[in-house]
Amino acid sequence: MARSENIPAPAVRRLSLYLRQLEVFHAGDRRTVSSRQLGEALSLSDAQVRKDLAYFGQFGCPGIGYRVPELIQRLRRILGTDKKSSALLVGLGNLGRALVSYRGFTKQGFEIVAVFDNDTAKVGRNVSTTGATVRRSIPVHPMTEMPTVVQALGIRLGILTVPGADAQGVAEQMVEAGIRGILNFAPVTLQVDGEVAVSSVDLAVHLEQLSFQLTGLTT
Amino acid sequence: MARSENIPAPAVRRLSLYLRQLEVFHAGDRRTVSSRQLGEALSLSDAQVRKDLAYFGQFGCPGIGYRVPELIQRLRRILGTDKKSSALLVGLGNLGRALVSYRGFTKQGFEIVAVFDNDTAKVGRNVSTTGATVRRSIPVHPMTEMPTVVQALGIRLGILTVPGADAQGVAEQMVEAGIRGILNFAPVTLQVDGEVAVSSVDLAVHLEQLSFQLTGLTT
DNA sequence: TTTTGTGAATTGCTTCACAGCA
DNA sequence: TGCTGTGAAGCAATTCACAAAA
Repeated sequence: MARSENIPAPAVRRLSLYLRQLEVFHAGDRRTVSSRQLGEALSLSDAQVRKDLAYFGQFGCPGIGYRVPELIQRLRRILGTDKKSSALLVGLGNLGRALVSYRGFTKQGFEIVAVFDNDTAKVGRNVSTTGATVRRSIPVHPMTEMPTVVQALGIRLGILTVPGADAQGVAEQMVEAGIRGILNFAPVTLQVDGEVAVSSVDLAVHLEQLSFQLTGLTT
Repeated sequence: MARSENIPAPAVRRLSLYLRQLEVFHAGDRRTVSSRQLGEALSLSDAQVRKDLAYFGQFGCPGIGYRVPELIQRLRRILGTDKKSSALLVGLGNLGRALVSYRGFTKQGFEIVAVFDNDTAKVGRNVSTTGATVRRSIPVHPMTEMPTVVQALGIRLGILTVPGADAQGVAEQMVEAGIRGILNFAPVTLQVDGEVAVSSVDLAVHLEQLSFQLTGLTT
């Protein structure tokens, strides 16, 4: 039993972890891996691994385990990272600049092809990726050009790195312009239409989580 | 019934969201707020809000709601962000530099007081925060000095922004040096002793999560 | 034998619904 | 009346345990 609909969100999150760990095994020339071994590397139970993978199909061979290269391909396909896709970034502050130069995006099949900011001093200039492999130059657009650029380049993903106070408004502009998924770094709970996917990287929450655990264990 | 032990992890995560939203209400001079209103602003049910808060004590007044300034103070206390604490950062790449200049840390009561890197070209120099309010200069230490600096400054939290391949090793050095909590930005599942708290900001997982949702809804 | 895939049991989280207080 | 705090119910996720496949 597999296919669609009632897949737990935590299972999808873990799929990314499986994929990454499989890539590590693959780099070490491992041909197959068992649910036990995969789980051990990620501090998960073997049953968890099997159940998660089973939501998406039958990938393993009893007695053998999972074939590493094959499972990598299948997971990439499921996650949609087998094809490249374009992204834009709004908000060229410290964090925005760091993310533009971040090689991880390219590795996951995402390429930042346009940057937007409302600061006239930044608009019109270019930012360049300092990635190890390719050095590209990306134009900084004014916010007003977003709909045009999104349409022209077929962009679906937006990275939001503006101050918290501006985030909700900018998110609405992004949705309006045709963006279908938002990676939000602003410390705000965005309210958007259900059709649009939002994933928030919330540093404040992470810090307070840690702080809570620290105060719990020490005097 | 309140106090300790069996508090769901999701409830602790949401505590941070409540605190932040309360601060927004406070900035708008709101005196009290109901579980319904608080939940609405965060897309959560009123029951969820009440149950979460009840894990930590009795904060509300029937018929009135929660007193905003009071609840803010209480939550800060619970999360341990009522006192300032020191942090170190390891790995002065693009992301590391951006985080050193990030004002959000200070706002949460954390201050980065030392930076470490294994690149001899960076060691010995200083990095400066470009925060709006205060401009500080922070020394870049070689990795070998970590135990000494941690002891001398009483640092408990470490921010890890090194490449994935180095992350596990550096995490072990941090724990060895006396760090009790790690905010990990490397795309790796860290294996550390259970006494040490780890919170991972995993961009790859966020991106793939979004990618999965996008491929699910569009052709 | 080893290891998968999966129903059944269990654990954990969220929602419901209402007694009790302001 | 309006709203909290909380047991009970309901739902979701994880773990168990075993039949079947290599």
